[in-house]
Amino acid sequence: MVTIYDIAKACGCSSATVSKALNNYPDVSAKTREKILKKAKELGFVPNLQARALITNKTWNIGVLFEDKSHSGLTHYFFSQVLQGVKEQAEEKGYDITFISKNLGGVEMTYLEHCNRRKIDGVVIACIDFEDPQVTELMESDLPVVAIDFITSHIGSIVSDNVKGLYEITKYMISLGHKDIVYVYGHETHVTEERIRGFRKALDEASIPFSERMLVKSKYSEREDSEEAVEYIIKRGNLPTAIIFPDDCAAIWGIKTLRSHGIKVPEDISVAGFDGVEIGEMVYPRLTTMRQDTSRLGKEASLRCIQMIETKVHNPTMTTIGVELIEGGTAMPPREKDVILKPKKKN
Amino acid sequence: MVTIYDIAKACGCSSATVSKALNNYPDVSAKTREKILKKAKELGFVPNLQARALITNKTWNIGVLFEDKSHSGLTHYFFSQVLQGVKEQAEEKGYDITFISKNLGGVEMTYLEHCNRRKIDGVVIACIDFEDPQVTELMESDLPVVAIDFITSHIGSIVSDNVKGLYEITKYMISLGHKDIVYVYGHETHVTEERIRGFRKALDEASIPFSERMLVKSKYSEREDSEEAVEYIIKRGNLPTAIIFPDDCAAIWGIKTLRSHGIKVPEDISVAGFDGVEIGEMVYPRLTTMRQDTSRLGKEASLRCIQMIETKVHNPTMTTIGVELIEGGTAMPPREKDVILKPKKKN
DNA sequence: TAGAAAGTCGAAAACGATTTCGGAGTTTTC
DNA sequence: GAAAACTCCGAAATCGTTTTCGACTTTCTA
Repeated sequence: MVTIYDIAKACGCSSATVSKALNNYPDVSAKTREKILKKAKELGFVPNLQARALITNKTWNIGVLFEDKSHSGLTHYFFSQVLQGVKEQAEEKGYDITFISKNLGGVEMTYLEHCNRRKIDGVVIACIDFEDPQVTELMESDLPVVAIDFITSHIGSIVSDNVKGLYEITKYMISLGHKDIVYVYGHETHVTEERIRGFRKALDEASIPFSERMLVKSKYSEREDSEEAVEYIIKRGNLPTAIIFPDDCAAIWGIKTLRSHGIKVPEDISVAGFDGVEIGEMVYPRLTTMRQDTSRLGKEASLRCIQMIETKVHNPTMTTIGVELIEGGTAMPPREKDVILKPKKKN
Repeated sequence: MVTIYDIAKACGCSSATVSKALNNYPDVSAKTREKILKKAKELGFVPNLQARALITNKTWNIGVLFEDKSHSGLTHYFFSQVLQGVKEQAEEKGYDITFISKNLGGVEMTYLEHCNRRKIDGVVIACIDFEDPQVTELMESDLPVVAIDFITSHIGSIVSDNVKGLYEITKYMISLGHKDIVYVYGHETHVTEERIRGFRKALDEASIPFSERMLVKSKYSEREDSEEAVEYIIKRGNLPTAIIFPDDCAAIWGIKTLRSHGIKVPEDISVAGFDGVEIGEMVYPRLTTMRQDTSRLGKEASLRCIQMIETKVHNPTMTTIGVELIEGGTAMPPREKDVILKPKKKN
């Protein structure tokens, strides 16, 4: 491997000058700079980032932290899109990304320790249990940290407009004529709180009384949990006319479960998801859902993290990314349950 | 950040001894070793991998190379599962993974150059255009390289049993009574060749004459291309009774296109995919397909790469991973087209 | 034309580890 | 009781960069 010393020797100058020429320092004459650059290319010089990092204390690496306990991390549709965004933006700015884990080669270590070993410049967190003390440790460290869909006082946050998201989709359901709507919520996190706020806001505006029955707990995005939630809704009787799920996969598994009980979607019951990932488009009929701009979520997080790294100011900030209703085919006006409307026809 | 010098000072010994104690060298007494380890933990020492890498020439980093031009890399269902496998196995062995790209911070560079900058220990390649001269350059370099679903004479290969895959699924279609089967193939790569071999083998065994009409070209995994292929099949007339697609997504988009023309699946035409990703299970009815053990594909690639790194012998090897038929609901016996069977009923 | 200012360059220290080799001290061997 | 063998440790070189600071040239200014 060719080093700056090789170039120095070939050019008859010192390694210091080579380094300066390569890094556009002003105190090297145009002539020598040119000679050095030419020689560097000629010899196929590639700078050694390890050596550079050692002295500059910057690795050009940003860490990505996400839940991988379920072994589904990267295959998690929402996350993989976010990650794609993070990666693209990081690359554009010259950073590589590294996955942060708790265990490396059989050695237990905290997330922070992993970052310190690799001298990660900053971290993007997504889809993770923010209650984990190790995550807290990381967020409270000196590292620049940006979280997606989580808000706290001392790091950057990029969030989807969850209040609006659930508000809009609920309003949409109401506009179709639904009054008996259930929101199946996932982890009890900030996101869930926001969504429930949006849900209730829409109900309030339509003067539909809220009841605890309208909220059903499930876990996030796991097939079995979604199925369980639906089973529960069916078992307790008195079916709602619409169900909103916390994510598209949950909605799809939910629909499958409903159908397996002979309940037709959307004829008997309307369903909506949340996320707007591609799978929603693959099922029939196309899933009604709220699209989150996942790629932008990732890109903004990446960008924000890099800003924090480069400006060295770590003030907490929050960026909200808009959401968009996708009118698919899994929601329609509810059946006229009783003959209430018949008298009207008599007129 | 605390260094080995800090530990040395605190223990009244030299940095050399600290290093040795930390790395289990034999020439340090149990007593001092213990003292050093204790102090290291007490001070919260975390080794600096950059510094270590500089001298040992090993970064504990493996690179992952995949196509990201289409901006769909990480969200590509098949790949994300493979990547998950690569990552898990790498982590278990103490390696981090880094995505290799052609462009970093607006600076064009070859894949190999990216690897050299980061001093990547080895590379796993998947889902990529193996014709790319940059990929060739990488494969011909001194780096340990393992490819998934590609075979060449000088690197490690992990491949699914594609011959068997298409053989089995074709045989299955034949066993249902299909004779007029189309295989929609993707990129003309090694994988495609193998699959076509399997396809023809099944036909031969059943004495079904092969015709060029049975092969229809499409691109790999892009929605529009799959739709186009189906449109073509419809337009040219004389529909086959079964279509096998090169991957599950293509199959799902294909089914959507067929249905949009009023063709029922599986009643009018049977369909099968390939890959066995989760989406196949989400659609109705469940997609008939061949499951590839994606996670294992990734894990084996990772493991093989690490072996090459650690043993320093880069002999080309090939590992084949089995596939498994999933009988879904998108394939059934073909309609009895004409009244050929009626005479039988007379009996 | 002398002195100041600007422009170039290089020696050397630093970053944080690993590893070689030899020396000092201790124990074993004959 | 001396030589040989073994234990334990540290000085110093090394990996490939960056960066400071002083020195030397050249150009500018009055």
